[in-house]
Amino acid sequence: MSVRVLEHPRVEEIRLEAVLRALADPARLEVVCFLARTGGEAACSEIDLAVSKSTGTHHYRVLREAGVINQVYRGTAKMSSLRKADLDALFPCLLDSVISAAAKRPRTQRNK
Amino acid sequence: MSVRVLEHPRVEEIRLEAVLRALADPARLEVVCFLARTGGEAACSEIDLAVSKSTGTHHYRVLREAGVINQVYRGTAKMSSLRKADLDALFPCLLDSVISAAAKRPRTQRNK
DNA sequence: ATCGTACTACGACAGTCATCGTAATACGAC
DNA sequence: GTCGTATTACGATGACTGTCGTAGTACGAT
Repeated sequence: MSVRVLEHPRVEEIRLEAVLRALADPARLEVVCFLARTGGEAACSEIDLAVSKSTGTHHYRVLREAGVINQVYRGTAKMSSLRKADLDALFPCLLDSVISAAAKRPRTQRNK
Repeated sequence: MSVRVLEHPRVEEIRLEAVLRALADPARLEVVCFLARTGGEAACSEIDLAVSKSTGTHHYRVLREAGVINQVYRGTAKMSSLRKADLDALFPCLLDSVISAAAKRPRTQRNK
């Protein structure tokens, strides 16, 4: 591998089903909530998921390919951030409602 | 089969991931939009999905088990309706944003 | 150039999912 | 009871998903 450019869907390519599907997983929801909380970028390694590294990579890719997050390489780190503006434009209120619902629910519901 | 009672999750058993997952399918989204549009109940046969009957049954069950719709038998018909109040209470604004997003997007995006 | 950290690619695996056809059940009308 | 409509149960199938370990690449620091 030598390509250090990550493919992202253009705004008009983002599909509602794909976004919902991407959000319908505890690990991915955790990533989204983390990014929403901190507001900016985060390296994959900052967010510790309850899964292996390779599984983590998989989840980040699903989020990116659905158009939920943006990812760029910065040195050895891969920084992720929410595509909040894009999502809000396409699906007003969706992201906020999912995030606040996820944040509010009891910890007992946080795992699959 | 002689049981004519359908199991539904109680409000407190409804889980965000399950709801998102249930909504992340074109056929099921179509059912939800139809029910939202008409406001009340509808028989399975009123909503024609682009899938076979048995697949339709499967999708209705997924929606019901996720807590998105309510189903009751009325004669030979099985009437479905949105659990809008329950969902709004749990995840404010979520359902509305999904429905309006689904309704607004171009027809070219309506199929998987 | 070597090392360590961060991340990925690949292949494997078990589990779930969407799909269907066929056969069967439930109920109302006759 | 018989018929027709509405829906389901069952089993099969192919595709996708989440999971992982191993081996590898990319990059910054030394």
